[in-house]
Amino acid sequence: MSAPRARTRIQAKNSQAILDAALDIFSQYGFRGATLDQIAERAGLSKPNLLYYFPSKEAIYVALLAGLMDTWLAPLRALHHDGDPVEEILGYLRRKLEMSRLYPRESRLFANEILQGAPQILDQIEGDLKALVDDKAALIRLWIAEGRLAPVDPYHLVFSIWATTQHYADFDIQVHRVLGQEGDAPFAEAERFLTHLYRSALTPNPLTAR
Amino acid sequence: MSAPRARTRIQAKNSQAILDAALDIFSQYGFRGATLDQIAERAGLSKPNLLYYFPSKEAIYVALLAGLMDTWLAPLRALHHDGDPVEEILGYLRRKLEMSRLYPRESRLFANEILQGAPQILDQIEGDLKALVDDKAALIRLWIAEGRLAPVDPYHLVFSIWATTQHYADFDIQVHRVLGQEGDAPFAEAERFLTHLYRSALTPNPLTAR
DNA sequence: GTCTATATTAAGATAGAC
DNA sequence: GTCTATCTTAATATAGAC
Repeated sequence: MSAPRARTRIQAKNSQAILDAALDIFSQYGFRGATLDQIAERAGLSKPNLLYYFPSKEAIYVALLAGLMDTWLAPLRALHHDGDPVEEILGYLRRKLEMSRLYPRESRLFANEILQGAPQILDQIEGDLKALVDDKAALIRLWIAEGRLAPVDPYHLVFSIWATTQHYADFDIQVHRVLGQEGDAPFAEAERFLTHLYRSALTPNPLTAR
Repeated sequence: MSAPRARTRIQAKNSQAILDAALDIFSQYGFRGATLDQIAERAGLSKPNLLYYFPSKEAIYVALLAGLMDTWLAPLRALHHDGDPVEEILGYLRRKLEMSRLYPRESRLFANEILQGAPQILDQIEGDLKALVDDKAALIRLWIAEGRLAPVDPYHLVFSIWATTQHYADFDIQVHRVLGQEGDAPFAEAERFLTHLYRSALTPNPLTAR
């Protein structure tokens, strides 16, 4: 996500234009399906000029992925022990949904990378990502043990939040066509539905749930 | 999904081998990222021989997609008015999850096609798929009006079922690495979690819900 | 920093022998 | 039906002038 060695203003500008164009293309076609021609054209540069800023196609792709995981996990990192557990998780849900709304290309880039076998980020999945999920799963189990959260599998809870929120970025074409809506309209409805879904399932005592 | 003009036994066998190999490759890399070399090698045929059975790369891809939509929508088609609404939807959920378990490649093929802008299946999404979802959404609204289902947005309910179930096929690498599990182990847990999730949210009267 | 020209390899597809 | 050889185009990448 960060442009390399952007010493001068023109370097920063062009590197950024390349990364922005590359995000468009890689997120749609994946690493192998994308071409430098497409990226160069989208960036408004010639192909050799593009390769003046990055040594190779893979270097552009790696640069995009470099910052992605941290950004992507920020909403989960912000899940804290303080506050009401149900509201904490609903807050996480909203932050993740907001990521899909604001950064759909990053979501699709991630989806494409996973679909292709995660060749570039498998280490981070087994490392940082797993460690973070393990950590938050322990917190969720604590909340459950305290009786402040309904007893659910914390890992599958997280998976389901990933799935439902990223769906609105990754499958946006399908969502828009089925609903007959355009733009961000689905997100407001999605937030209402998902809030109900998780509040119902996570509120500990059904007899006092509303 | 069906092999074209399989008159003789050897034609049927080779066409099937090609489609099976193509499903492996296309589902991982998408249409553009896949190569005929890969498919031919996986199928155990030479590249020209492969093109004896199918006229082009696109023809193989289209053949794979041809039957996919029907298969993919079968679980939703089987959602009927009879029986308890909550259990009907949970049944749909289980069928869809079973599709992810048994046909993960088909799920990823679909995901790749959507990510790339659905060039081949946009018509079916706006046609058959939208019509079916509209139809089932009406049924769900009827159940809600009858007070037999909690008031939820039927479209986003369907989206969330798609998202949560397909996640276990499309992101299986991530699921397996985070859980430290292999094979079908995650599916049993996922079914338990998702059943709780949707039963909680869909059961109409919270005061009698368990 | 940017361009034209080009080297090199990969990929889709075809020709024609067997 | 299957093979080797090959055509053609596209794609990554580099050379070298400006």
